[in-house]
Amino acid sequence: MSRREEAKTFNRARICAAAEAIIRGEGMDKLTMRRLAEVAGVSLRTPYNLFGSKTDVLIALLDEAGFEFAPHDAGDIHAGAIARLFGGLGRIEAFFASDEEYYRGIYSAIMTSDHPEARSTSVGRAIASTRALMEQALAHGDLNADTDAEGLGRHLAIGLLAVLGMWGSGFFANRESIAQVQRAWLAVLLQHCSETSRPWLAAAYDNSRETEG
Amino acid sequence: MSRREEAKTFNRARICAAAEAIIRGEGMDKLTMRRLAEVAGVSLRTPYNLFGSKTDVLIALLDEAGFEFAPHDAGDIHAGAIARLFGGLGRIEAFFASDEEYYRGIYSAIMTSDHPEARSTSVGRAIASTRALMEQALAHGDLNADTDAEGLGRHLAIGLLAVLGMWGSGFFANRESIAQVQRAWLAVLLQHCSETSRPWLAAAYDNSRETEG
DNA sequence: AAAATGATTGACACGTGTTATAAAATTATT
DNA sequence: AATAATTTTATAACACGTGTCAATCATTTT
Repeated sequence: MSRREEAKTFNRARICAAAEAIIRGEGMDKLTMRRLAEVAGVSLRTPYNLFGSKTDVLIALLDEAGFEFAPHDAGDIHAGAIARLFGGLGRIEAFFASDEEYYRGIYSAIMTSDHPEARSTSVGRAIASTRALMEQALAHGDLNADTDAEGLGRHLAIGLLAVLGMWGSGFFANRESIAQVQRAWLAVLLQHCSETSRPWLAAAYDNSRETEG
Repeated sequence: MSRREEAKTFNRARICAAAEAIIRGEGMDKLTMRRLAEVAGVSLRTPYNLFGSKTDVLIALLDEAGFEFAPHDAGDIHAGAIARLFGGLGRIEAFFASDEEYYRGIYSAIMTSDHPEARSTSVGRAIASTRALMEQALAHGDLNADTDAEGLGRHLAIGLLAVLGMWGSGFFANRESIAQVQRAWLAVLLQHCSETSRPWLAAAYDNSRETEG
């Protein structure tokens, strides 16, 4: 990496650190581009050069923290696809729960920004992930043979993203939102599962009903 | 009504009409408070006096068009509560479908605004409505006796609002969004229905699976 | 070392939602 | 009719995200 790229990387890191410090110390509504530049010790234009927009800075914050929308690589690789689906959901829950107020502010700001490409990439990744899992589950015999795995995966992803959007609005806690997704996912999967996976799903549904609300 | 109130009502109507004309004729992004005041023939301050904020103007537009978030009063009053639940969903679909681009712009602007009270009232009304329907369904024997009608109603309302929020983002068509809600609702209801309502729900689920996507 | 390249800076500007202030107009009250 | 109360108007201003553009600085290439 050339020294120019090193300097850019360093500045990027400084800006991310400053953004995090402002959000944590002064609140999301104090995170303005002018204040960000001031705290980062950089000119007002530099965050635009390095990130593109305020929304892109926030996306970088989430990326840097290790957030991944695609849950397909979570959990034991030897576990079944359905188990990994819920494992990924648990990973999302744990991530947001590790600092709920902080991440909620960031997530909400990204989702309510007028940069639709941010949402569009989230949607695409989530759909690809759940679709792949459902195709694996179908191939492995965990779903009825006549299941439309692509349509089912799409349905699951939209359900997840939709509820996460509501979580960002602040009316529901992280735990409640995840329970909502779990319940909806389990109910739909129960309509398509094979007999091998039905007992686990049915038991999980009864459990999720109590966790929710 | 005093003459003062009459004048206010008249001005409110003028402002709403101007807002609709701007959105329809020039697009949502041309709806600025300055342009709105200009077209309405009113000062910049007046919309703030009469509505409170730009978001409140948009909410008034939806109200004026007859939009109701509570689906509980839709459909045949003699039909069962579950049928009325889906009747209300159909009413929402028909309302938005009557001018999808127009209403999507308004809905999206309301939901992405930084006035959380707009979302909060939607949430409250929708939950109250679906909860009431589920309590009626339980009392009428359409749900298993051990069903938590309140929790179920809440679950249904959140599912609806969450998907409508995604619809507002513009990635899904109205029809697809409603189909998503239908499928999710049916799947969950199938976990709690009594034997009397199961056949109808099961058939509807199979149907919704094809409509979606 | 000199020239070329690329990033950062600074000062400014635009349009936005919203608010402040004071004057003018309209309505209600006596 | 005169006065008081309230609403609208006009104008300016604020903070915001974002953009322009020349100047400057550091780095890379010759």
